[in-house]
Amino acid sequence: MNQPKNKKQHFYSDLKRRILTLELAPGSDMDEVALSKEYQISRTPLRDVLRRLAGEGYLEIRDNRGAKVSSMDQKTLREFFQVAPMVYAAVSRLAAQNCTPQQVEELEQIQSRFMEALRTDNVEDKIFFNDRFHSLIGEMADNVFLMPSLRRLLIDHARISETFYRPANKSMQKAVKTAARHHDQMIEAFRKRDEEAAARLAIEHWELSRRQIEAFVMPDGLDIALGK
Amino acid sequence: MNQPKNKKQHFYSDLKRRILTLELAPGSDMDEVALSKEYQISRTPLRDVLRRLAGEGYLEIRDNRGAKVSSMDQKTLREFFQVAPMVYAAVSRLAAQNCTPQQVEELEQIQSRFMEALRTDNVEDKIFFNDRFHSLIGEMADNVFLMPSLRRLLIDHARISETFYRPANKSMQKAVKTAARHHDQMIEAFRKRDEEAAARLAIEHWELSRRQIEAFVMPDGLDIALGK
DNA sequence: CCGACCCAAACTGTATACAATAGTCGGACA
DNA sequence: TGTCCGACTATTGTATACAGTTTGGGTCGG
Repeated sequence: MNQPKNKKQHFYSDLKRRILTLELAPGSDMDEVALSKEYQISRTPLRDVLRRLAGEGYLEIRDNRGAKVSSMDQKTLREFFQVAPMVYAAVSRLAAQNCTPQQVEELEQIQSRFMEALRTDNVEDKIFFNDRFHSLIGEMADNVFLMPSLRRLLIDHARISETFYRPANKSMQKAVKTAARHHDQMIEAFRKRDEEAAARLAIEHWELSRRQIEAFVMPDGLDIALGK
Repeated sequence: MNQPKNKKQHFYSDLKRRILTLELAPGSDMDEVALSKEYQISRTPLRDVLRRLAGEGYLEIRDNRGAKVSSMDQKTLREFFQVAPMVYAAVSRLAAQNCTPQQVEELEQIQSRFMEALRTDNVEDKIFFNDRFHSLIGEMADNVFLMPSLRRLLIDHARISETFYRPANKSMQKAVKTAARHHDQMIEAFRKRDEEAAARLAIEHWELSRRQIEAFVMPDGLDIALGK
C-alpha cells in the first residue's frame, strides 16, 4: 500500500501481508541477511520484527536456526476447526455487549471495501479486508485474554481463505456470497446489541468455511469412508 | 532454581518468575541498562527476551518508551473471569481427549510437588507448581490456537493467586484445600478420559477462584448495593 | 506566579563488527 | 565403497558504539 516513512514498520506489515497471502509459504525459512538487504534495514531491527511476528504466531523461531513461517498441515486444520467456532462465538458475544457506534460504523466501511474487492475480484484486498473485519470484531470484544487466540486463528483463517478467494468452482463462489451476507447480518446484530444472533452467526460463518474446506480437501466422487 | 549456563535463558525464566510472583509489580518499568548490568548480559539479547516476553503477554512494549510489566486493574480482572472458565473448560475437554499416560504421570508428579509446597508453606513453589500444573494441561490439549489465550490467562492466574497463597483468613485456607482436591479429581478425570468431568471441574475450579477474589475485593459487612 | 520554550541527561533504537554455532563438502581410512 | 572426521562456509547470536527520542528541569518572558 503506501510506504510508511518508517522502514521497520513497513517491513513488519509487508512481511505480515506476504505471510497472510501465502506469498511466503508455510514452513519457508527466513534468511536474515537476505531480508535485511531486500528491505534496506539492519539486522537488529529486523530481528526485532521477526521476534514480534513470532509472538503473534506468524513465525516460529528455532534457536540458532532462524525463523520460518508457521506451518499449516492437516493437524493444524483440524485444531483450527476444533476451536474456531467456540472462540469466535465468544468474541462475537462480547463484541455485541461492548461495541460502540463508531466501531459499528467502521465495520460497515470495512465491509463495503470488502464488497468492492469481491466485485473487482481483487484477491489480496478480499483477504485484507476480511481479516480487518474480523480483527475489528476482536477489538470490539475488548478482552485481552481472548485476543491472543483470536489473532492466531485469524492468521490461519486468512491463509485458508486463499483457496476460497480464488474460487475453483460454483459452490465456492456461492459460499463467498453467503459469507458476505453473514457479515451484513453480523453488523445488524451488533447494532441491535443482539448477543445471541451474533454468536449464532459466528458459528454459521465458520461452519460454512469448514464445509467448503472439507469439500476442497475431499472433492466429489472421492467420498471414501475415512477411518476416524 | 539451578543457574543455567546460558545467561540469556536464565534472564528469561528469572524475569518470568519475578513477574509471576509479583516481585515485579504490574505496571513497573523495565530499565534496559539496569537489567543488562544486573544480569551481566548485553542489551541486544536482553531486548530479545523482553520482546519475547511481550509476545507471551508478560510485558507491554511502548515505542521509544521501553517495556513495562503487564498491568492488572479491575478491568483486567473482569475480563479474566469473563473468559477463563470457558477457555479452561475447552482446554480440559481437549486434554481429556488427547492426553498420554506419560503426561498424566507427569501431572501427578507436579501435583505431589504442589502438595509438598502447601505443606511447607513455600509460597513461590505453590505458585510455580500450580502454574506448571495448568500449563501441562494446556500441553495435553495440544491445540496451537487455544494455547495463546491459555498462556495469557495463566500469567494473571498466577498473579491473582498471590493473594490466595498468602492466605489472609480461614476461608481462603479452606479454598486452597478445595483447589488441591480439584487437581486430584482432574487427574482422575484425565486418566479415565472423562471429558465431561474434566470440563465441569475446570469450571468449578475457576468459580472457586472468582468467589475468593470477590470476597477479597469486597469483604464481609461491605456488601453495599453496587450499581452495575 | 504561571506557562512556554529550550537544553541537557537518560533512555531507547539502529548499525556494524565480531563470536559462536550449524550445515556441508571432501578427504582419509577401514 | 562406505563411513567418519574435520575444516570450511553460511547463518545466527552478541557486544558495543552511535543516532534518535523522550523527559525533566531551568530560564526567560508575560
